Order: sequence, then structure tokens, then C-alpha cells
Amino acid sequence: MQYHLPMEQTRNKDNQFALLLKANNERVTSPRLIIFRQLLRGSPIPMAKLRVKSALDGVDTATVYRTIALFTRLGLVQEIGVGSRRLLELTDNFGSHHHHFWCTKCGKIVNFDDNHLEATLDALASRLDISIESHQLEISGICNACQ
Amino acid sequence: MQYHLPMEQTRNKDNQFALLLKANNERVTSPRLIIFRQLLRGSPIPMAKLRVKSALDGVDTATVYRTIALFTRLGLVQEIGVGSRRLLELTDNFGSHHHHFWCTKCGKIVNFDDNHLEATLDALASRLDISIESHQLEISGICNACQ
DNA sequence: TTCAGTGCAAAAGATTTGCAAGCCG
DNA sequence: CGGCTTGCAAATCTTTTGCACTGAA
Repeated sequence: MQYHLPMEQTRNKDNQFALLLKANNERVTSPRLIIFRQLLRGSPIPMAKLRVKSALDGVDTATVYRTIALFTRLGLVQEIGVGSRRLLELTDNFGSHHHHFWCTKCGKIVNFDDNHLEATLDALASRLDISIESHQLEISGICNACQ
Repeated sequence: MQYHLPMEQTRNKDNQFALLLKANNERVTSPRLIIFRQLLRGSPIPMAKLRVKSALDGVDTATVYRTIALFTRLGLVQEIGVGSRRLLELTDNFGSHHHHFWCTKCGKIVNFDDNHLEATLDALASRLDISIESHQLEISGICNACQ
């Protein structure tokens, strides 16, 4: 099996993952680890593909759904909308805060973050008199390579 | 039947709607008008509910799907993600540009817009060297009433 | 009149659920 | 060992498709 992260980092993440589960009285099982590692590969993945990939490792479809529901409940996974597709990815708990830019020409999805944007949102929150728990921005357009 | 807009405004919208269809060589049919008016009521609506409401007016489920696909193709309708739900609403072509704030406590969805935010996005676009076609921001948190 | 658009029914996919067996703690 | 998890299969729900008929232009 091949990882996008060096093995040492993967171990770290696996560890962090195990701790999070235990802290919530959830068991660390083989299917859960397999699915977590799939998500750890980085790019947002559609449920259908996650199901297929997990099946290769012997994980049943029903288990994938139950696991994603669990991960979501634990705030480990979130669903993002890119165009009309729904994709799954690890939340900021297991990565840095970011947003998505989707190139409508080549389909590439680029993560980005912007301090100024975050500041703008803070100001917005006080203007609207709300307290922000989370926010998600999706920008679509043409990337520099495609222009 | 009851509308959220005064009848005169509804007529205007119906008109605008008919023109858009005709401009795209699409026919103005009863099911399409029924579904359009449903969306015109304002708040984002899940497909399931739209299906049920349309059925009350005798519109078949398959037609609802085909119509929403058409409206999306014409840039009349967009799908937004609020929490884990997917909701349908008219695009900015039939309303003013806005984003969504979702109160996780009372479930209310509030539309808002912010000039400063738009300016920030413009700046971001030039920094990332991309050209933005559209953007969608979803903020979730607690509204002032629930605090 | 003509053919795009619709209803109906069936097919295809996606998601959920019940239950016996397996495995983590 | 005990009970949470899983795999498997069946049930549900959602979305798509084929086809004959209807109605908008």
C-alpha cells in the first residue's frame, strides 16, 4: 500500500485518529482505519469511489456508510459541494483550514486559504450579530493554467 | 394558490421566466411553470419536498427531475449545500446575489450579502491568478435570536 | 400538424436496516 | 467473555430511462 504522506506522518495521523475514537468511546477497527487512510490521501472523494476502493480492501458498502456517518458525527469528516458533486474529505481537525477552488474547465480542485478572507468573515459576523461555528467557501472559475 | 409575492410581481417573474425559456428554444409548459413558481416562493427547498409539492399539482416525479436539470442547464436554478442537506433555489438571475447563514440551533436559513466580502474575493482572485465565475459561501453558527 | 415534453412504469443506483457471526477491549 | 461492529442480504428511497401519448407553437 502506498501513501501520500511519509510513513512516519501516517503513523502520527493513525495515532491521532485512534485517540479521537477512544476519546469518544468508539472502537478502533480495521474497516474504520482503512476508510480513514483512504480519506487521508488528501483529495476530496465521492462516496461512490470511496465505496469501491474500500470494497477492494474487503469493506462492505453498509460499513462505509455507517463509518462515514460516524466520522461526520465526530467532526472528522465533512461533505463539500463542488459543482453538483458531493465530495467527502477530512475536516480541519486533520488538516489545515482551507477552501476550494474548482476549475470548471479542467475540473481540478485547488485548496487555498486567505487571511484577509477570514478577517472579513469576522467583521461580517459582528455586523450580522451571529456567532460563526464554521464556514465553507467554494469558488468556481478558470484556473491560471487553463486561461 | 398563495404567493409570497404580490400577484403583479409574480406576473413579472412568470414573464421573465417565459422569455428566458423562449430565448433558449424551450417550451413554456404547465409543469415548468408550476415548478418555477414553487421555487419562486423563496426559501431553498429539498428535491424531496419539491417532488411532493409538485405531485399535488399533478406533476410527475420524472418531470420534476427533468425540469430541474433543464433549469440548472439554463442557469436558473442552483443547488446549495446547507449542513448535509442539498437544497434547490433560483439563482441570482431571479433574485439578488446572496449567501447563506444557517443557524445550527433553530435551523433557520438567512440570506445575506456583503460588499466587503465581494471585494475580498476580487482581491483573492488576482492573488491566485484565477478568474472567478461564481462563488458560494455558507456560514453556519448561532443566530442572534438563539444566542 | 409536428415534435418536444409529459406521464407511467420499469430499471438502475444509492442508502438504510435486520440479523447472525466476528472481533475489540 | 460481552457487546459493539461487521458482512450479507433484503428493504427503501432516489434518480434515470424507454415509450406511447399529449399539447405548445
